[in-house]
Amino acid sequence: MHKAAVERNNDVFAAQLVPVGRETVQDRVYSELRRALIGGLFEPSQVLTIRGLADALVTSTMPVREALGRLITEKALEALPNRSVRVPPITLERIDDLLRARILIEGEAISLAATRMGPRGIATVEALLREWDEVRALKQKKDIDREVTLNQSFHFEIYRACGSAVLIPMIESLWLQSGPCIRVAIYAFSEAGEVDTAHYHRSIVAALAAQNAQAAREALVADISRPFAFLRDKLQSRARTE
Amino acid sequence: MHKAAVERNNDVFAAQLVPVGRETVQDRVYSELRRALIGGLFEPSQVLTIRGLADALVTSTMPVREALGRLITEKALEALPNRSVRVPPITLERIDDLLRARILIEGEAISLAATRMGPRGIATVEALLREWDEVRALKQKKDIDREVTLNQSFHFEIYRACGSAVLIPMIESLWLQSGPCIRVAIYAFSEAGEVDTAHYHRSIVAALAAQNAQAAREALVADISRPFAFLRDKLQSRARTE
DNA sequence: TCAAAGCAAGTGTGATCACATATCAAAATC
DNA sequence: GATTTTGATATGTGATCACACTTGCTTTGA
Repeated sequence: MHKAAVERNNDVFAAQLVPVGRETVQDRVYSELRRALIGGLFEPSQVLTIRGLADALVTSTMPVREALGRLITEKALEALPNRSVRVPPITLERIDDLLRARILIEGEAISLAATRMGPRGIATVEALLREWDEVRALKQKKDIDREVTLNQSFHFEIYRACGSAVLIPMIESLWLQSGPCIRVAIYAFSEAGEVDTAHYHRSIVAALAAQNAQAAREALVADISRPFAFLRDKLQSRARTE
Repeated sequence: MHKAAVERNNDVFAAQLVPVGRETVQDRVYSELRRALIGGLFEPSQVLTIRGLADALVTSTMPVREALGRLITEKALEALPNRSVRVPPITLERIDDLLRARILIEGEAISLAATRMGPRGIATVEALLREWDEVRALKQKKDIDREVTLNQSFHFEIYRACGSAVLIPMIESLWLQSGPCIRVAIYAFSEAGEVDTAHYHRSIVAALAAQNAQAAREALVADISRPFAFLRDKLQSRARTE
């Protein structure tokens, strides 16, 4: 490295313990948008503009347009023929389609994980379960964002154990696509008095601890089907009344 | 629309029959790179540079960098910590990983297609089969590119019938990822005197015509497993001799 | 009063520039 | 002679500009 370059910008803040692979603005924007999408912070059918997001994220348009392009290829966003981009709208077909894909792929992932997850992995997800209980214990205010995050950590901690560098990105893409739908479902749960999600998660952990792949898959399918089924009913009844 | 704008660039070539949704340079570059990747025109581990591709495709760096970013999110390319990008290298684990995912997802897709593909769809894929035979009939020169393209058309014509807007992009992503591997396998076939691929394809069509989902799935699995198994053996024997 | 033309603000796309970093070979130092 | 330093070139990243297209509102004319 040039000595001049070192002197010019070797400020202590940038010189962290990561010698290579620094974080670019583009990556930051991409992660930010991903989090927002998975967390359901955007409404379905909401239109996003490059300059608007750039202002909100305090950068130029460059990193935003690249991040949007990437999200479009993942089907997390949708490019309209006008060249404007929006969050994909919810339809009955799309809900069923997404659920089927998630059952197929996440089911396979958890089957693999059931045989490959060691005691350490089990302990980790059990810790997440306890943390969940703590959050729910002080349920004075429903901290939906926190629950969404914990749910995500729980699932991906398991999927990570399947050891597939191909399946996991696909699951991430599926979560990205179902994020906006799920958010709607969660609000619906809040209105309708929700069933205990933790119960399903405990079944999953029990099956994993017993290395019972089939039971783990069935418990997982029940867990991810529930919000979809709820959302499906809601959409159908809305369609009937209109 | 501004009259001035109309006068300035309403040239007859641009004014095609597509009123909206014109093709951008970025889309062209992206498709071009996709084709090259699926066709296996890039070597595994090959490093790609933005400016190099921009020169080759006769544009500026702008469209190329966006296309590369999209391909990286699809795992069709790989971002090194140096921020340079390359075609992912082939490893034994990756081959098995890709094959498992393809069996899972393409198997599901063809199962759905078996019940939903009408006589018209069957006729289309049969036509592709005949075209394939014609190409193979004049086998004086092995037109590998043509065969790769026909193979791709055959498979995706079937998958399209499954009617899933979620599964099909995932399959495209899988093909993108296995493209470079497959190319290696095809060359290996050429060296070793290949088995007749058309035979497997005929089994698939027969099963589809009979609406036998299970048989279709099995025939498909045999079809896509073959090059992977071949490549796997090749890699293993190479590892042993080293 | 209503519809068509015109205009202005907003938006996506592509090109170019500036800069920090990466890479690699030549030169200098031990 | 081996290792380090130094410099030149190449490359990715982010910002900005120019331009074409879209959109919505205003103005104009029947």
